[in-house]
Amino acid sequence: MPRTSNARQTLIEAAARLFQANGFHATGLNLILEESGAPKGSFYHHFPGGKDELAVAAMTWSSLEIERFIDEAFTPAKNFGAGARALGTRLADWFEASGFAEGCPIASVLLETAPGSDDLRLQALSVFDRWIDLIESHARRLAHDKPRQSAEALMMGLEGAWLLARARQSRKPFQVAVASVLGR
Amino acid sequence: MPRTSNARQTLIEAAARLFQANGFHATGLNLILEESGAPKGSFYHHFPGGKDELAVAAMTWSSLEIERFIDEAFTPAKNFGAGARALGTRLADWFEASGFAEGCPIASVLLETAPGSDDLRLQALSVFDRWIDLIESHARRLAHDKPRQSAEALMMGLEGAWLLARARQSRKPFQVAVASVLGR
DNA sequence: TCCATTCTATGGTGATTGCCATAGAATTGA
DNA sequence: TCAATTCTATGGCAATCACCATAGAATGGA
Repeated sequence: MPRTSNARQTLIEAAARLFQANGFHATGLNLILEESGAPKGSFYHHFPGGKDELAVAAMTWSSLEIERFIDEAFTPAKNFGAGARALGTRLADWFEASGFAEGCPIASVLLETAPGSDDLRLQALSVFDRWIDLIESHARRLAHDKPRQSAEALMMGLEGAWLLARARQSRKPFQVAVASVLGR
Repeated sequence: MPRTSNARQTLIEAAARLFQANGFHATGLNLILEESGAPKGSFYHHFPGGKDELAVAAMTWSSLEIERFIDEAFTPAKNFGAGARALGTRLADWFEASGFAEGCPIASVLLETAPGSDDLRLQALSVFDRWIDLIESHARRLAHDKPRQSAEALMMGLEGAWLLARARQSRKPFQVAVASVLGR
């Protein structure tokens, strides 16, 4: 058994937070290392693929938290609308807790991927699909009609809300987006 | 009357395209200068504020095209739904014409603004509000109910669709988002 | 014609970028 | 005990970053 290392996880969490707040390319490796406290050599041991591999790991880790939000919002819900509203509130809370600073961890990386370098784009796609699948399964369990379209629509609405919320430094767009998806 | 210069406009258009495709920080100034053909000194003459000032100008210029899309979609429409569908199709056409490469010109810059440097964020907010106001005015003209909420919801849905469309390299998300905003 | 203004053009600045080579420390299984 | 493996730690690499100083060319009004 290899020695358990917290350096890897510390790097991932620091990178995830910085990418959300400042973007992928705007976040220098030195800043990530400084915030995580990990030495430079340790980074390239854990991530021989360099910054891109770290970004993929950060997206995966961030996605776990969002998936938890989805489950926590929909599991106790009596219907799809209640779950969607709870999810919107949860995301707004998370966003507000960051000082209206941290955008979607996937979008912030996806929009900085040059066409042709597909690794990061495919990881973003994989995470998006996972979220949609998860919401869809809850919609089916709650006997909501058109579960697939509803899941995709909710996800797109919340992503747009996150964008507008960051521009406005406000949590209100999340409510508007959810209300719209639910058909007023 | 000063000599009319096309260097400034050429710089703006090159920057707008590159920011959409690769992101703000990933696009080096040298690449913008190379693609626009403008010399370095010419750039700092037209944009003494540097790269940020160029980004603001690029966002303004890109916004004009989107505003034109909105007007062209809604003006001949018989109702809000027809206008929204036309706008979704127009954006999907534009996105597909870029080889599924160019994201929203505002989002790609907004997500790379560090909290505290407010110039770019405020410009993004201004553009978003302009789009929403424009859609809202069309909604009022077409006697659509809840014009403000509908305009915001359409805008957020389309932004989320643009994100998912870039991940999937597909134009379908635009249709799904519009259908959802229109309440099926 | 002459000056003022506007724009082009070149060269290079310090700082930061992501990345890697090397070596030592820590922990493992045998 | 003793290699083998895993991880930490340091220093520095070439390349690129955004930015600026300076000077010449082109155009304007007088």
